[in-house]
Amino acid sequence: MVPEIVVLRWELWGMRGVQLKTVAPAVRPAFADTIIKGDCVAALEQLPAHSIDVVFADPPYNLQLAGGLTRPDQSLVDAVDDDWDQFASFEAYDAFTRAWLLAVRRVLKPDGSLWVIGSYHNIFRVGTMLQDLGFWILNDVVWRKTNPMPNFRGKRFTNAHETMIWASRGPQSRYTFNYEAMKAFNDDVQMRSDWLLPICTGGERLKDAAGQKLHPTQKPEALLARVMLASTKPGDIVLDPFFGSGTTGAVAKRLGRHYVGVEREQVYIDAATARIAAVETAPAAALELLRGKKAEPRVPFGALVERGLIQPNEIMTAISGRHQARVRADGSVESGSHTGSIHRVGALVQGFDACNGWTFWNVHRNGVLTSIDALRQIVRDEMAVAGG
Amino acid sequence: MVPEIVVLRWELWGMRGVQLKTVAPAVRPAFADTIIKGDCVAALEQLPAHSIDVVFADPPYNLQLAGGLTRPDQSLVDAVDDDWDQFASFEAYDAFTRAWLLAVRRVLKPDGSLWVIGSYHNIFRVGTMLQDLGFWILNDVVWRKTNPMPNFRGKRFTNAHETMIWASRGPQSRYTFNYEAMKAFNDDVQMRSDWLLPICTGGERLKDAAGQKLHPTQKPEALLARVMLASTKPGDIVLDPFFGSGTTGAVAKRLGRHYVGVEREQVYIDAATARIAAVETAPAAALELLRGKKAEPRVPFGALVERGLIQPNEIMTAISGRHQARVRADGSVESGSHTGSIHRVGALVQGFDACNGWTFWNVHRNGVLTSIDALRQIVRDEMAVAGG
DNA sequence: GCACAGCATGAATCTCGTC
DNA sequence: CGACGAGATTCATGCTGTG
Repeated sequence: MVPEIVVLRWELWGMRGVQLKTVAPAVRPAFADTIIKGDCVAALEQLPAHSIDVVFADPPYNLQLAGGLTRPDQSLVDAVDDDWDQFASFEAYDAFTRAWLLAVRRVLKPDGSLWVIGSYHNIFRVGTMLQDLGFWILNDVVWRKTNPMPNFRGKRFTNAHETMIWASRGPQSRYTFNYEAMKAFNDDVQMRSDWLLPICTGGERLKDAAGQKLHPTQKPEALLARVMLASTKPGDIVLDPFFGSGTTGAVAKRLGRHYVGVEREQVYIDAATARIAAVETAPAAALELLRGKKAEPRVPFGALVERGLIQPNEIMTAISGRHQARVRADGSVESGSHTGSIHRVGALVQGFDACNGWTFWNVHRNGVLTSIDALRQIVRDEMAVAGG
Repeated sequence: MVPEIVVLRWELWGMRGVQLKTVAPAVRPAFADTIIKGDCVAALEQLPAHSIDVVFADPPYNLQLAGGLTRPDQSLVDAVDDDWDQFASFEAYDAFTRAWLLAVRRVLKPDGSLWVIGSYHNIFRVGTMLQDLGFWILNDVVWRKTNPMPNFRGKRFTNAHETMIWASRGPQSRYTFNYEAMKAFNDDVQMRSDWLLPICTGGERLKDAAGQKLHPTQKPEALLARVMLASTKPGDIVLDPFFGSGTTGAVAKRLGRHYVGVEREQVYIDAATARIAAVETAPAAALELLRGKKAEPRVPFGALVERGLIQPNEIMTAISGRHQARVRADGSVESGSHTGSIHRVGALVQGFDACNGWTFWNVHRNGVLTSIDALRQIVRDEMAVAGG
């Protein structure tokens, strides 16, 4: 699935141009929305490099459960499970972690990101390995449980949280973060690194034929939903290398994302398949993400002058009233000896390195001091009606 | 050595009282309640082996900050750029961590325990090294900050917490944990692994002659108080190998514990000495008054969608029936061309500057128009236990 | 003296597209 | 790849100055 290069012809306010643009294929790859049976590292070799947008991983930390650990060279690790031989156990776990993280790193897109969830038993080793392999940690996010299991023996604090590490492929990656959507979600305050959510119980918890919980560590869908709403866009492909009961797949489908799962146990594959089949994708209108200004079409300041929303020679003022600037016909402005863009002059008159001229400068309209950003919004609204 | 009866007037974190108390003359080693000047590893060689009950360590975080960071108002953030936080590589940081942890391990009593605080920059490496050296992790405790610095560029989640690792010297250690005291402290429910506390500001924050913060990373006394009340007994000796502004010493003295500090900078030693001299030891009765107060938990609108109490694409209406809005999966809403949070869209459709979306919007439930504020109460009740 | 507005600041790995 | 320039972006709290 090679990105396609298309020729875009555009016309905007009487200006025309041609632009080359790469367009991701609308056709989803064959591996999308499938569960691959097998060991994590071996199964991931079936996927093409740089084909995954986001990874969510809930790796095992009990070495007995992990079983069959392999080193990066595929040789089997002789896992020691005696309590006294911690070093050998940790070494085995590190080899296992290194192997699956390398496999995941290969299939992750350069601008993709990765989530790993764990507890104090394993998360420190995972975090260290992530850093050693060149991943760039963006946040550690704490899932605070409303209803954790109490500490029955009264020997420690109630273990009431788990830790997720969110990392990009490297320091230069331009990962996805839906900042505006998260902020709206959180009543117009930035989303914090601590999330309060109940554990997975009740009807959401999958049961086996005997009525017992099917999977020991089934994660709540709300947790995965927040992960995907924060770090993916509709249509993205989310890989879960330890698929288990398929929470990642169910939430991906519900939110209009694609999933790829890797799972060794047929019983989990069967349960997850049935579970995902019963999920309906939310309507497209509900999946639109609130987008910030960065995602809106760029409107140059000159366009406002061109459209007559601001007159050549008109005086703009700062809110404080302390600064003024004169608009010139070409969209540049001058203030005393300073000339340049609205941003540059705004910075110069304040003695700053930078300034957002859109929010700094104002003009009088109907006797009211009006931000030029509000005038820009008029143009943007017109563009939206015209189909952007 | 007859026990003496004294009258104690106490004031502790805003509370006051008077108490009669018998004071038993304590035998303490010569190094108790002193600050050793020098490099951490070298200085610790002066202490006898197995002489310390609990260690609290706040090592350099290795922040790896690149350029400067400005707030939206263009003011410069005063970053931690001190020499002591600079390391050439992860390898160098690991070597440093290994060295001081080994030095600390030598002086720790067999049944002693150790706390280390850090952020995602370093805490994973510290945790891994602890495990590799044979320490036994008891809990990872999350310090949730009520007032963290925001993420100014909107590129990540607000980094709103730091992580403390609490570990015993080994799996067989019989460490101190004051379970009943912690439970009483926490209104008779088990103390959880997530603690909500403000950062150190205001009068508690030490200032230099110029009125600037003396130390870049001074920790709040309330944090240390909870650490010591949980894991030490009166008269215990607490070692802080990165003493800094001396919070550990001040709290140890206030709570009737002894401290040993190691610090390289004379300016910090002087400030900590003066600070600790001004501290009075509190009577036990004062400590019983320490209760975690629970604020009403904040429930963002997105959480209602996340929890399934409101469906994506569902229509909300104003009481008047004049306005409608559609809910999207990310917790944002849209009404015509208006998009944003419940509050913002509520304001926009009415032409107001502000609106409380919780009381403005309603949904139909069992044929009845129901305020979304009522749905919020359902979630709030579930969350009350977790302490906001 | 009090109320209120405005300012200052905190362990931070904090831009992106185009030429 | 680097340089350049447009332009996007903050929450809780405590202190200071003013009326």
